[in-house]
This record gives sequence, structure tokens and C-alpha cells, in this order.
Amino acid sequence: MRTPPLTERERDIWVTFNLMRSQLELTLERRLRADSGLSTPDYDVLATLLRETDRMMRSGRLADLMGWEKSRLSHQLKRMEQRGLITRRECGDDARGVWVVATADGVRDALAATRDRTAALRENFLGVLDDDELTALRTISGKVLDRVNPAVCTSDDAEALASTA
Amino acid sequence: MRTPPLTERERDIWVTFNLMRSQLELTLERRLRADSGLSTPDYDVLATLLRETDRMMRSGRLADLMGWEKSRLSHQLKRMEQRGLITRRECGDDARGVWVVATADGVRDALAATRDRTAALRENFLGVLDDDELTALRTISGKVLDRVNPAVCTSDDAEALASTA
DNA sequence: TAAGATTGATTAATCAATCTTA
DNA sequence: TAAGATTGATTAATCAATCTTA
Repeated sequence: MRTPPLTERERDIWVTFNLMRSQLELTLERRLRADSGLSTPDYDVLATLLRETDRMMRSGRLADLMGWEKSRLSHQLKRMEQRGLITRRECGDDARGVWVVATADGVRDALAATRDRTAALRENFLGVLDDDELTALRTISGKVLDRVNPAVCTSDDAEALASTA
Repeated sequence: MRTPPLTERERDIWVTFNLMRSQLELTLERRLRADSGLSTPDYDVLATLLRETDRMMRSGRLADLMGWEKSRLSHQLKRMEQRGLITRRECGDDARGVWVVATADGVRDALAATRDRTAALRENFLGVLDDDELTALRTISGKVLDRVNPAVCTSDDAEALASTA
């Protein structure tokens, strides 16, 4: 099974893409922290909880939606509970389970963070690219995602589901 | 300072891109660890060193090329030195500086990992895209990188420097 | 005083083991 | 015995402070 080395062009594309995504991540992370005091994991937990109208979710479902290990989520929730961003409630249906609930403070912080994050995304990512580039990037991302994890439900799928409903 | 919420198109592009990069990262990380026992940071350090013909590099340049904080690199190098993957040598030119050198073991591990990784990259990323898409992705990545961290030295710069030397 | 780099303390992520109830 | 979740130990990343030489 021979595998020829990457060409100079392939290497250049990969290195540049990889640097871009790591630096973009870093930039957004710092911006979020500076604007709202939340880390990216904090924000992701709260933003995921806010997808439910009652702002609460079972711990296991939260882990699934974020693609996290359960133990990582448990540690994260402990810290967020100590800071008053979420609380945990016993689950009536299943005494093994837990409801994770965003507090009023958590909701407030998450909503404020969302505004800043939108601006940061436009400033560092969406706004840097022209219309053709945005379209190309959507296509490219879709193709790669379909290869590495076809099971993940993208927004297209969500829209397709919604439109058939 | 008003910031309108993301349009559906913006959100779709961001969500798809973000899912793509996290799933791609996960896929490559698992593959690398399974094939070679190296973590992604281990591999990135070694692969970057191997870009020099003498397999050694100044610590600061290594950090720049990878887009890392110096302290992160220093801790990482300490661990890699303990495992025999790299060594550090005093720098004759500038007594404040350090040469980071890949050991024979480090080179061997990196070369073995590179074969697997090249196949994994083509399989999950480069090979999924056609020629126009690869070109577009290089342009897009360069533009975003230039915005979020213009100081980072891309391979283009490195080649430009090399060709003038 | 700045550049190059390291250190130590804090915080976060990962892994295996454990606890409780279905 | 499995599902839901937590815990504690280990490992890694981040931040501010420090050290040495240019």
C-alpha cells in the first residue's frame, strides 16, 4: 500500500487551512471571554440549553448534542453551577437522571454573549469573504463533513425536515 | 451599537464549517493516535521540525510556524524531551535562544506517522475536493488567517524567504 | 529595556473507576 | 446487568511572573 507524499500544493493548502482554523478558534475564544466572561464551553452549554423553550435539558441529551463525553460535561456543569450559571434538579421520571437548568443569570449572560459573538463572527470570518467565497466554503464544508461524519445532521437536513413537516 | 442577528445563510455557513472542522479534527486525531501513538501536538511539532533539512529549529520560529504561545510550546517540548522525541541545544548565535532538535526516535515516529496521516488527509479532506475547490479553500483560508493573525508565517512566506536566501 | 524562552500556579480535559437506580 | 451520571487521578493548556542575555 504505497502513499506518495503530499505535493507542495497539498501541504500548503492543508497547513494554511489548519492554521486558519486554529487561529480563528483562538480569536473567537478570546473575544468571547473578553466580552462576556464566558469560555467557549460555557457558551456552548448555555446556547444548547436555550434551544429548549423551558431552558432545561437532561444531562445525557446535552452531552449528545454537543458531542461531549459525559464526564467532561459533569465536570463542566459542576463549575458552572458554582458560578451560578446553571443548576441541577432531580429528575422525576427517572431517579438516575438529572435536569440541567439555565439560571436567570446564565440566560442573561448567554443572550449578551450571542450579540457579541455575532459581531465577532462577521468581523473575523463571514465579513472577510465575498459572496462567491462564502458559497464555495459552504460547498466545501458540506462535502468534507459528509465524508468524515455523514451522520451529523446539518442545518440543511433540519430545514429539509422542517419543510416536509 | 446594533448588531443584527445572523441571517439564515450566515448561520448555515458557520454551523456547517464549524461542524466540519470539529469532526475532521476528531477523525484525524483518533487516526493519528491509533496509527502512531502520537498526539496531534506531538506530531505537529515533529512535522514542523522535519521541514528543515537538518531537523532543527529555533524555539521561537517553531512557535510562530505553529501559531502557539511560547509557554505552551515550552511545556510541550519538556514532555517530548522526557519521552526522547526531541532534545534542546544551546544556541551559539544568540545565547538567549535554543535549538530544538528531533531525535532519531522522533524522526522515525514522525516519518511513520506521516505516511498514515498523508493517507488520512487525502481520504478525509484533500481527496474529497476538486481542483477549483482546493484553490478556493487556499484563498479563503489565507484571507481569514490574514485577518485573525497576520503575524503568522504561512508556507508562502517561508518559501519566499527560502528563495531569496 | 526588549527579546528569547522557561517556570509555577491555575484551570480544563481525559480516562478509568465508582455510585445509584432501572 | 445496564443506564445515567459523578468522582478522582492524570495529563494538558493557559496566564502571569521570572530569568538570562542582546
